[in-house]
Amino acid sequence: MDVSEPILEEAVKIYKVLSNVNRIKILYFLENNEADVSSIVAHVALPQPMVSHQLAILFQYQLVTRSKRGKHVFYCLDDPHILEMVNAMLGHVSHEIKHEPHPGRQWAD
Amino acid sequence: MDVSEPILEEAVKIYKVLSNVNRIKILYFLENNEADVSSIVAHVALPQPMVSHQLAILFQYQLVTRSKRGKHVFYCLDDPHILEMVNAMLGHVSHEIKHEPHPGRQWAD
DNA sequence: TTTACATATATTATATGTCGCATATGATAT
DNA sequence: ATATCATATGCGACATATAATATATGTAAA
Repeated sequence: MDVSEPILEEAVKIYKVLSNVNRIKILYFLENNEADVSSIVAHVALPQPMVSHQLAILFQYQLVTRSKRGKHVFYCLDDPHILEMVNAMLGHVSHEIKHEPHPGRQWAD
Repeated sequence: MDVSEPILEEAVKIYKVLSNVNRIKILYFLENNEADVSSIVAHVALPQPMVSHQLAILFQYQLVTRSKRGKHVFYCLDDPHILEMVNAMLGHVSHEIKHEPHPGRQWAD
């Protein structure tokens, strides 16, 4: 696996993008539908400027594309592969979450 | 895919953990070796308190385990599956990175 | 050309994360 | 007991992220 510095840093940027519940919710909503901002707002139940802001970040990192039609801007998942990875993570976590957050003893030996 | 709120939040926490170059470097070093702090410090070339700090975070989120033997504390990857996901991300990025960061025009239509 | 609507941007406050340095703990050997 | 080595923790400066609110842009219709 290529772990050269620039690639690592780029990966880290994407992880930062994914480190936010609202953004992931938006990505998931876009999994099946292309959608305009209003319907995203309706779905994730967040203030519109917040949604626009998160969409701008998703766009900046090429996780979504957008196209303006009339008054509306439609956003679309640009990177199904990313969502597959998120799926893998969610699957992992839902298994992991059954184990206790951490055993009482600090030190194994 | 189960996208219940607690699971989503847990996934987001792990993404936060992965959002740091130093932590990923440490994880990769542990991919093959179990290692004590000193050798990790030697390998990633960071100040020891920084390494200990990042290790504490990795431990807190169960990405590594640790065991004290004598004066040394050995860390071990607890979650090879996570590293598979990181591999997938790195692979993704190294493809993606060939495309330009973003086309000039803001709006597709 | 005003008006209304959809979306984006700016502003501010607050929280969270990072990193370096100093210091504390804990174990071993002398 | 004390010195030494390995590791962890605490703290402060700084940067970055989040969230709420206000305001601006751009488009279309009246």
